[in-house]
Amino acid sequence: MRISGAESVVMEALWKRSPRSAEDVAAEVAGPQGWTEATVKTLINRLLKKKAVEAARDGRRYLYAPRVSREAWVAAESQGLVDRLFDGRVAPLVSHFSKTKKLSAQDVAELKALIAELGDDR
Amino acid sequence: MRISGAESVVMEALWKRSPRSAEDVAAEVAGPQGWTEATVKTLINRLLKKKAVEAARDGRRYLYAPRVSREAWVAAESQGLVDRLFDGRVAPLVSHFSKTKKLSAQDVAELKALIAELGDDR
DNA sequence: CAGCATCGATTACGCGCGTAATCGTCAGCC
DNA sequence: GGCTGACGATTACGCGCGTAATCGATGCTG
Repeated sequence: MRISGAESVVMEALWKRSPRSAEDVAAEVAGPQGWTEATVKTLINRLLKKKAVEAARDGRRYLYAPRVSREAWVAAESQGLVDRLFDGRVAPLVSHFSKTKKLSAQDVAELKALIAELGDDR
Repeated sequence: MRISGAESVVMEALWKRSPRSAEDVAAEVAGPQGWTEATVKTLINRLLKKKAVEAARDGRRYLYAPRVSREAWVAAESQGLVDRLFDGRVAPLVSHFSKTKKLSAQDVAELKALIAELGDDR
């Protein structure tokens, strides 16, 4: 099941720290997003239905935690984009960013290091 | 206005060749997608409404062409993903792919070349 | 023990999307 | 010139999403 845009905001909060109560999550995300606490509750429930988060009773309330790792989610999303836009190959994506000047100096440095490593261990 | 998933399939066809008739586009995409020609017509009309394509009368019919460049679209989509998933930085994205072994030998070679260039001209 | 406050669950509603059938119009053929 | 067929335009409809109010259960408190 797919995690929608609004839902992913809630997931990010849970990935940062979990398990957490709904109130706690709402306190973190509602304000910045301009949501009410009710909206956050709805999102959490949809994520439960999608099995993307799990709930553990804690006395009166529930504490929520991700069932999907951020790694897995990021992998799926990234792969999807690369497949749809760049025919599944990563280099053209980077090339695209380099052409449009969207690579920071830090990016370039990190990429250099990365590529060096790649040259090494394979 | 955002281009949806199904709509982007139509756009890809138009980016490949344009201007083209609706029938022509449908001939290319309907089959593989399992769509009827009617569906393709609807998608074209939505893209017209969104100003993502333009139509020029050709006698009895219209010929359609993109108004949005594939470059611009790809840029927006890629930037969106990098912002949402990698805090706007490209290196972590590549790092992610390298960790999950999703870099082909060709990717690595191309990345090396790219990075070399980057080292050069800036 | 009865109310009240607090949570999660249920219900709501408009909008875009995926998918398509139907309608209306216009051009060409008999 | 009326009919038929080919187009584009309009309408349809269920589903997920964004956004939220309301309901119902449950535990605290006086």
